[in-house]
Amino acid sequence: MDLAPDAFARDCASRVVLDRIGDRWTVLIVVALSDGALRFSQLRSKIEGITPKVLTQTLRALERDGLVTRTVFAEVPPRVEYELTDLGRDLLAPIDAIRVWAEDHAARIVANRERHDG
Amino acid sequence: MDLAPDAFARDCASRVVLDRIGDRWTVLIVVALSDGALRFSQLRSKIEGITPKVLTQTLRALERDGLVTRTVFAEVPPRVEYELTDLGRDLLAPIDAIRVWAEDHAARIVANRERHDG
DNA sequence: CTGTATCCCTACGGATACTG
DNA sequence: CAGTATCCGTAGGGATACAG
Repeated sequence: MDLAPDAFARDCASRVVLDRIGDRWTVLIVVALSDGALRFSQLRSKIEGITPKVLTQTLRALERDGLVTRTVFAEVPPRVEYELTDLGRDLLAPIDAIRVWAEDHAARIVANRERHDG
Repeated sequence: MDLAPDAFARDCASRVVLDRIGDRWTVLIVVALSDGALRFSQLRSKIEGITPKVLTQTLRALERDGLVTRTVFAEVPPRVEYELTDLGRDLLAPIDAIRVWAEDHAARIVANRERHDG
């Protein structure tokens, strides 16, 4: 597999990425924005079950990492749009890699889990 | 990017995988085992900072998912070896995909983070 | 050697209500 | 509309000590 030594030490680059996409909501938001910018309320309804507080938190984290931009329009009623940056769009590639692998293997994992439990 | 609709709904296959590799220790253990079986104490010293309790917990979860096997040898002193299954070795592929992407992009994320904070 | 048992503690997610 | 403010409960990680 040719993994570099200490490839996954606690503070390495991969941890930065894993800590982000390991988050429960981040991937959902990034995928939701993959077709273009969305407003806060649009994200909220598109991502079922997320509370406004958690949506804000996650969006702030994505903004901080430069994966999402936040644009405020000086209008009444207020309008705020969130959009993936180039870096954010790049993130769709590894996300998709995981999705593909998951679709091929997750069933086996779940089956193992049920056999082990039952 | 051609992502399937609802590709990352909360209970989908990808969540199963992300919940596992998003775990702080799972990836470290899987990578540590990539060169072959290791004993409990070997894992413990190879993975700096992990407590025995958490190591056991994580290994049990990996065993449950069929990613790792646990072999007890009837010896004194006791010897237990952990080894990746075929499925566990398959997991190295998406892990490596993330590692590659991370090495290409994590520096930018960290830089964005520092600029945003500072 | 290979784990358990216990205790602590806090970080995080969710619910709810409220504001500019 | 786009968030904040509060409160809460709990799961989970870490430290430490102990057991088979």
